[in-house]
Amino acid sequence: MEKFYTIKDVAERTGISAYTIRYYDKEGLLTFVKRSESGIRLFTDEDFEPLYTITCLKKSGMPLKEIKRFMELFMQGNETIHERYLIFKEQKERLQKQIDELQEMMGIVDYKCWYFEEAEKRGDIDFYKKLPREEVDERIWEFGKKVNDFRKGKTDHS
Amino acid sequence: MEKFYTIKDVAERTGISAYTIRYYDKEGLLTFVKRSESGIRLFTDEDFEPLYTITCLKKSGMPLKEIKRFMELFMQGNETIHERYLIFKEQKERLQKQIDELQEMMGIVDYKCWYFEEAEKRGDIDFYKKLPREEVDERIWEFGKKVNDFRKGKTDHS
DNA sequence: TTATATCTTAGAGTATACTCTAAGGCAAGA
DNA sequence: TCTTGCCTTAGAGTATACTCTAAGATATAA
Repeated sequence: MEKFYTIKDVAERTGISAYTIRYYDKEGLLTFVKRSESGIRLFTDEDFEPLYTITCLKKSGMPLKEIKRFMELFMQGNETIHERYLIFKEQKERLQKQIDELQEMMGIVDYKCWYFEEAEKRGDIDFYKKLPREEVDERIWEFGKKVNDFRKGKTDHS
Repeated sequence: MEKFYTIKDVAERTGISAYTIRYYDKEGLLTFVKRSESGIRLFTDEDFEPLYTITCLKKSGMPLKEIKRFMELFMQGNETIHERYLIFKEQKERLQKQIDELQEMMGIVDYKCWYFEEAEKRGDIDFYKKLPREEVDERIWEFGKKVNDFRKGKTDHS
């Protein structure tokens, strides 16, 4: 005898609200979910794998439309293995680009933290402008260079 | 004599559309921009630094409302150095969390790529179910464990 | 002077992803 | 039987961040 989970059970376990689960279903992401005679969603243990895959794809920044496409292929079985592979391969590349960008931003935010600490110590936001050139920290020149590249349109807006 | 840039110049150089620049201005992010007598925005070379900071904060995932708050403090000068430092320090932590999560997703997407390659070779999406227990790759058990934790509600939904 | 180009504003429209409400069905316990 | 509490649906509302349109002002070149 198979065990079924209600939408509320699934919501509690997964942290996805019941509203959101219904919304995903409406959008065609949950085609694998069975229904009772009276139309109630009957989630099984096996359903947690595609649900987990959906949350992972979402966390990796994939829009719902593309996740829907993936779930359609998932329902079609063995013939779609290659296409599903390509989806993950592409997602891997997009994810890497996202990570690279966030890491670059981390560098800048980290610099800003240092800069404001210095400015606070000296009580002046423009402290470096009053220092002799050779006493100005390297990081300030580097940031200035980035701003300059941005001003000149050298920054990549792809 | 000071050189001024029009909104169009700035749009071309920074990759931010003129529409978006006006929108940011309307939202109170560009309080530092001067205007001509007839109301035309006159961007200067110095304006590119806060503009660059805005794009960095945006890329690091900060909502416009908070960027607005930061720009208000920026306009107030030296008294707000400490508060601005705190904003960057907090943003640094949020950014790290984001990077960590994306890196975790990278692990899963990478696993999925491997899995679909295997499934394609064998022409069966459920290939591992037909293998003897000791021949099933370690990564498949690991993924199964994650799905199981997700099903049991052990996954962190913070 | 007139045409073209660029600027301005307010405000409407779009996309994404929820988030909730309203109206109603169904099943189990008091 | 009736109330409670779950489920269903369609559809409206929200938040964020643009994106664009329309109407009109201003500046420059022919």
